[in-house]
Amino acid sequence: MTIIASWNVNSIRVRYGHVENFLNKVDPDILLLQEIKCMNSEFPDFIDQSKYNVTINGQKAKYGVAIIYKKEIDIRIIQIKSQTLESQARVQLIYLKSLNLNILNVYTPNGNPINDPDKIQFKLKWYDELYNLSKKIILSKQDLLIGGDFNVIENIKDAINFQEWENDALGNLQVRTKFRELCFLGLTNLSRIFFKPGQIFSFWDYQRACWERNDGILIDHFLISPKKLQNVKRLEYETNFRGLEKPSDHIPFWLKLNI
Amino acid sequence: MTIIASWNVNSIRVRYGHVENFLNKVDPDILLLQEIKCMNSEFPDFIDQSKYNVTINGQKAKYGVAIIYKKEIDIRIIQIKSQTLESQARVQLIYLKSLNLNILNVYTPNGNPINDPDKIQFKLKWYDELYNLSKKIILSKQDLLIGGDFNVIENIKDAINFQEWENDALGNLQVRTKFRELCFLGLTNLSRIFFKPGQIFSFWDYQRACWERNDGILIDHFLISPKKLQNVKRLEYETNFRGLEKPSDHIPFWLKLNI
DNA sequence: GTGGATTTGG
DNA sequence: CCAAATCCAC
Repeated sequence: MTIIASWNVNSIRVRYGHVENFLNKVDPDILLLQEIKCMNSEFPDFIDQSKYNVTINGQKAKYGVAIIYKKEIDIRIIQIKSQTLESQARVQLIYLKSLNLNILNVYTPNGNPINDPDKIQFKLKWYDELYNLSKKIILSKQDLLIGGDFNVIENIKDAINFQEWENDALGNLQVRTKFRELCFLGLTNLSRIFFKPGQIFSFWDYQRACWERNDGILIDHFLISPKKLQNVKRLEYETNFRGLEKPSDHIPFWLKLNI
Repeated sequence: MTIIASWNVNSIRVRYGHVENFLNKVDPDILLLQEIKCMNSEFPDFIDQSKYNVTINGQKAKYGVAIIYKKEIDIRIIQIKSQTLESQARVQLIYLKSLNLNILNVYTPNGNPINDPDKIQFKLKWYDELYNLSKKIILSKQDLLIGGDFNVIENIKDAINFQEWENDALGNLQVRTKFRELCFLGLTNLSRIFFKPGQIFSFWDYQRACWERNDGILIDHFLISPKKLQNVKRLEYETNFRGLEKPSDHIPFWLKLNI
């Protein structure tokens, strides 16, 4: 049994206590973190060293991803050779020997404001590069799990009122198409298997009392390749974490594999 | 018996917990606060309303003074008619009916950087106006206590190494002379009665590990008029408060009157 | 609304 | 070093 989790924490320095609680509660084997918002050297020292290791791709102030994984897991960090994907600290690729599985931890560019052509162009280009990288892995007959914050509202039901997002970089049709193209490589979006449309959200904006009004969106996902899909026995979104003191605007979520 | 205390808290919104602890420990009848750093409307609601009242002279972000006093004390707030003293929220004058005593709560301008003529000139002018106000009270045969942060190192022994302060607005000779002229109105500096030179400090800079190296200065005082001097039985500086978590850079201090 | 960087004041 | 403001991104 293996539990793999993901969480956009919106600053690990502010949220490490919540992450500690999540680790204790869910006991994941692997936790993908996004938006750690710090440099590698600033990553707080909260992890139980006897239990977990961590690999960090951080940068100053913005973005930043990290993977916390149990000590007994043998991982290989794979270098990503893409100017676009490496220009900001938004991706990590690891290979798990024990599961024979590649895992991509992603924090997709937001792309707003939509009227800034640089922003949306970078997002589209970034999705293209993620597509190319994923394609290469899949064509080489390897298994792949992509987890993280995709900053896209793929399905109309992934928002209370989708019309409000049509003119936003998260609901933009070009972006949604890029995400769908990524899935069409043969990756299954697990939220589509385990929940019915509109059943869950993963993000509630801090503004406009979105949490109190349950005005959320679903933008955090796991995408998995066919051979491993059959091993997925469970998927949970931990909605409670949005109601904590000083919460992240995203909630953690996790899957369980029977391997 | 009456206890009157004073404390430059360096933000009441950050320090109200410490102030609460101080009130519980010392149980003063009156507490003069300086550098509350907020508007009246932002003053936190931490005071036990059944025990204390508060009068606030605040402003946005900088300076600001307040007086917390026991409910049974009858005070009159006296309007200060001085352009200079009222241009920034640095002074409060109250009259205590029960003790027949005027109390001035002061947060003197810092005056640095010393090479900015506006800053030091304002400080000197401000001291002149404080002198005039105090003189008026004293000449009218009323008793006066001035308490607070005078931002002056009057005595060479009030710093570990006074030479380091000679070129600073706190050790500047003109400023020291202004403070001495204020005392020469007939006010006794209680720290000179209860402690020997160099025995106590009231401020340790956050910078350069001043607290850890005990590199402090004495700049917070009570000045009292002759008739009330005979009633002062005790003076204490609460040095421990500098060692708390998230301390103010100043410590609280208090006097005890046998009336 | 929240977090980070930067600037200003001390 | 610390606190507040302003600005920026999301």
